Amino acid sequence: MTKAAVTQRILSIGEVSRRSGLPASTLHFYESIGLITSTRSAGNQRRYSSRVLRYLAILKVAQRVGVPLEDVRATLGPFDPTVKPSSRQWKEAGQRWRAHLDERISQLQRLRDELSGCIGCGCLSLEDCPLRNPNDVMGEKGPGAHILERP
Amino acid sequence: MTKAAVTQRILSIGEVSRRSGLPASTLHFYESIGLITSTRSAGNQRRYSSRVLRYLAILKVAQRVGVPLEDVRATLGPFDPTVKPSSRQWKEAGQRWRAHLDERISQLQRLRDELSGCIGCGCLSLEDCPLRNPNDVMGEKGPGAHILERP
DNA sequence: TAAGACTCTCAAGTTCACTTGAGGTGTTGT
DNA sequence: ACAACACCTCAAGTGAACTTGAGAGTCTTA
Repeated sequence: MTKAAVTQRILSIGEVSRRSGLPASTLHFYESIGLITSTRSAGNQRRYSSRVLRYLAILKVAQRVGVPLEDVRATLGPFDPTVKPSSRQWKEAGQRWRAHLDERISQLQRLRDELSGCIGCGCLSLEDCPLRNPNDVMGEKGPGAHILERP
Repeated sequence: MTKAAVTQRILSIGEVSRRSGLPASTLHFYESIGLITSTRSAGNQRRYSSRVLRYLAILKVAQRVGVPLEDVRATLGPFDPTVKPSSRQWKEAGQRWRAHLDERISQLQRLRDELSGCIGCGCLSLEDCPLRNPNDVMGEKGPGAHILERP
């Protein structure tokens, strides 16, 4: 058996579903929005290159990073079974996503610190929290109650 | 001027909107799902206790932590301008959200590490990545392409 | 060759968190 | 008093990411 015969195994939607962990309906959906492609059997059933599994894995990474599908398509282009994403392309995407991720992580860490401080002093429930400009003192104008809010 | 007169200032929806940074339509929406409440002026316009600003601030924190509105309501109860959340209640919510936050942060960190490794080796684009069980070697059965997938 | 498993196409439904719009009323400043 | 602006309700729309269902056709395997 040739290498190609194995690396390029042809998969039914059920197999892709099982191996990717995504329901067939999701694969239909992804195809409908042009994210993945398939060829068809004589009887019009979808046939996938096994390469799609890698693509779906990348997709899942992106989603966990919070990257919307639209951005994935913009970054990687729609899946094409005949073209494997270039190393450069993947590196770029990965780096962008990583930046995205770093940003999110530090946002959340900032938030956690603020939250911890506030749990400590109960500032959100007490009128006289030292970390707040309590409303009684707040001016009549300008936005208030924003202490925890910078995104 | 009494203290109550200041801490319990009555606000129009426009003021709440300006000071909370949320559009009036969102305040309508929050009210429609029972998350906040208001009294009405003689002419049926909403009048808010300034306390609502704090509640909305908590809400925003929760959202940034990824807590859905439904859970906020479940945790804090719907906003009641006559009752301020008890210190204990806020502490509990805060702790729960903090745990949630910690969990998410470490998830994302794990993901970042995986991603970094993969960017380094280009494993998602190369057939022979040392971090993957490449498909050519993978068995015929069992899910594949899951290396990066544990949530 | 036939039962049973698998897959197909549409269309419509779901959840979350809002936003938009139309048509009408209330409030405030001069 | 009246313009200008703020608000009201209710219905429908948005968008992301899917899921569900009906009804029909395809593939596999004993």
